[in-house]
Amino acid sequence: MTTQRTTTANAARRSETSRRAILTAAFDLAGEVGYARLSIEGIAARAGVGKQTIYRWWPSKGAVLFDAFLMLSEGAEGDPALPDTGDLEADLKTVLRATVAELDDPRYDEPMRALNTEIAHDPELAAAYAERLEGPMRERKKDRLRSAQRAGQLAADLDLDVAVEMLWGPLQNRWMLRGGPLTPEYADRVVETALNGLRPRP
Amino acid sequence: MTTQRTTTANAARRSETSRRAILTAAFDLAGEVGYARLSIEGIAARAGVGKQTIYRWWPSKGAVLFDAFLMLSEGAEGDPALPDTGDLEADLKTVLRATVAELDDPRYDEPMRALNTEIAHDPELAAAYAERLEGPMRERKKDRLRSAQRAGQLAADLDLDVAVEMLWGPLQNRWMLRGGPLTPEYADRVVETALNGLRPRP
Amino acid sequence: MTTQRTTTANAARRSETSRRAILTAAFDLAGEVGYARLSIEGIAARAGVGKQTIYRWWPSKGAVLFDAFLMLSEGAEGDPALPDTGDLEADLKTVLRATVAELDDPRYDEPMRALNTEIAHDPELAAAYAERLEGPMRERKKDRLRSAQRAGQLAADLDLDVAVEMLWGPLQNRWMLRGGPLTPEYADRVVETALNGLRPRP
Amino acid sequence: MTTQRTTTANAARRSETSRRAILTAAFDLAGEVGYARLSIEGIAARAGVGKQTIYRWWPSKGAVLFDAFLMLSEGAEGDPALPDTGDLEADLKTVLRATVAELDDPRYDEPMRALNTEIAHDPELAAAYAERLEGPMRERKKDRLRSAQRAGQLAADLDLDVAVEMLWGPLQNRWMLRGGPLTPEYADRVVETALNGLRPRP
DNA sequence: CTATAAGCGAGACGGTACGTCTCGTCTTCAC
DNA sequence: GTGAAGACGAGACGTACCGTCTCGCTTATAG
Repeated sequence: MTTQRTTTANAARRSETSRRAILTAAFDLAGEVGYARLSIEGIAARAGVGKQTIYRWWPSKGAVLFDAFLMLSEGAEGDPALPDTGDLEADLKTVLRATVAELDDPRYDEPMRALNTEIAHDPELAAAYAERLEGPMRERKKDRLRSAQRAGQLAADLDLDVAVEMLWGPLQNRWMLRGGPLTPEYADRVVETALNGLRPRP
Repeated sequence: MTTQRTTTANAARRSETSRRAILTAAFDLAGEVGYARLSIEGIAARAGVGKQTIYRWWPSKGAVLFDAFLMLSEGAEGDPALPDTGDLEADLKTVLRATVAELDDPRYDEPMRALNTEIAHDPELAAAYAERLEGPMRERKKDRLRSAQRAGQLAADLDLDVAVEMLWGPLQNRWMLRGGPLTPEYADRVVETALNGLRPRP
Repeated sequence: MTTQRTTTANAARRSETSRRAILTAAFDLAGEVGYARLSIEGIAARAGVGKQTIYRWWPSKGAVLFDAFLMLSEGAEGDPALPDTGDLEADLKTVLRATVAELDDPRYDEPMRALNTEIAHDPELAAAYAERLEGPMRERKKDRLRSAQRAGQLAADLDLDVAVEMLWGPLQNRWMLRGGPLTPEYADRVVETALNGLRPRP
Repeated sequence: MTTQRTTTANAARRSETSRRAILTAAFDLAGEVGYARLSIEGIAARAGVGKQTIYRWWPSKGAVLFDAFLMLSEGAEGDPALPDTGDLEADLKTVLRATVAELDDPRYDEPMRALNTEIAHDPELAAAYAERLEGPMRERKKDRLRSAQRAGQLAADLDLDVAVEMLWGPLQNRWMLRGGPLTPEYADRVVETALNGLRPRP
């Protein structure tokens, strides 16, 4: 599953207990010691697991972290749709404010930085991320935009991918590079500016 | 200056030769071996310098890399203004296409990833980056937008920081996380969408 | 065994190949580069071994050197008795001349100086030396003296430890501190003087 | 003077204050931190002196230590003769007991170990030691023995150098290699055994 | 209902790099 | 023009992890 190598490893005999312990330890350690000090040795020790058990099933530290996020996201819910009250601007503000809150949460900040760092340096991992985590989330965002588009609230020829990136990109950037205060007000401002565009409206 | 620690180190006696050799080696190695294999030991060896000379003047690998970029940016020019032909959309497309080209340049891709990674995990470095590199660039971008704003081409109440982030954020994100193809066409699309906004124009 | 620390290190899994390579390298390097330039790093490199493998099993450079001598002494023989022809003076001269020759042998001189230096600065090592190397040798010397004592060739109330030290101490001292020429003739002179004493014999 | 290299250094301008500070610091540090941690760097810092001032005047750490002992021995007295009460045995016991006491003194133990170690590994230093420190002391010892020899208390054909080494060698050895308890009683035993010899006296 | 082969915890191994310390040389500046 | 101050290239220190490799133990089919 997920990111394991295609060895002869007999997945049937795999210990589910160890797998969960490893993923939990990886996520927790990323939060506690930060990306730089996150090590396979440390994960194995925390999980009470032999190092080989990690190396057997994951090709890299980043892959472990990725699976840790995957476990969390699957454990959560069935990828629910974004709110759709009919008021696009309000809905987007709600969602972006939630994004801001999550990025601000100390429990998620460091692990997410760690994952993003690994993705930035590992194209394979980036592909897996795009397919398994970012893709589904993006699809839900586009669903909401499509609904608005059908209602005539968005330009008919709008490229939804560009639209999504214009809404979430600024937040992601401020967060990752600490390029400025990441507040709910900022989220509101981004939504308003993106919807209206930079040009004056008549 | 820049990022050195405020120790008792006597900067007056500092070897400029070694400093330049270290920064050049750091930048080059980041490009050659990638972020993960970039080591102080390697930089020192490549620069023909003792490790202590690096540790004496920089607090971290990221600070060296930061100064390497700083040297490059200072060596370049006097921070020239963005093109201003009067046609905002065309000017922005020119500049964003240049940004795409730079991010695509293998000589800069890896070192910039390395620097961005360090920034993401080091708030002090992020502050220095914001002040010394990102700040001046952003100011030039805002200058161009302000000029357009005066000409009535941009909304009078536009938050220029949000505008800048809405234009460059999507590019930065696609690049860093490999979230999609980073093409000149994409740059154009971002400019158009940002200028017009997501909502239909009458 | 020998001088290893009493950590949780699992001696059962210890690599005998590495152990021998380390001890051989330590002894050889001590002879080649001298005590001052003998380094754990160098021993590890020469032995084709990771530094940690040395640090895991020995507490100090001196302990490695000690075990190197131990390996040699055990590899040699079963600690044979000193010659006993019935002529004590001749036998002692034979043995002390052999000692002189050994101390003069360039293959052993430097390593032995290195070991002696470590012993001089490390009481624990000194205790191990006294028990494992010096002790057995001294016992054989005392055996020979005891035999002579029984034959009435030595004073009945002689303190054998003092006797041994009076015979070998002068040699050891001349050698270690280069306090004078260390020749077979000197060995003879020491034996004669020790046997007869400083006082005139009637 | 003493052990300096034969450079063009202008000894006339030499700072006597610095010289004394360095020698004092060297001796004290040898006693405080032990031989292994004794460093030129540390001596310079303790003496409030630039490292170059040490390197300018002494060829090695051992040479500094040697001069420190030289300063002490010269500062002491005019190399007084050993006691000569007419009772050789009693006089020797007195002197050897004093030697034992000195070797036992924690103020001298470590510095002397350090000096002896340097001598053991540096033939030039050993020669200087033999000439400037050990030589004069040995001459006084031989003077006392010669006096006894003239009085018929020692064998007429006695080799005085061998005699000295047989008396002091065992002490030096026990001390340096911690080969056994170094007590006044031991000193007495050595004197008695050396005087009478190992063979039975009629 | 064994036996056998895999996964497992543990951890030793050859390595690389860390950040610190000291070496011995060289340069700058105050006296 | 000496001497303190200390930067420099060099390289060893002892530690932390890397990724690989056994070692016994357990466990879950497959004969």
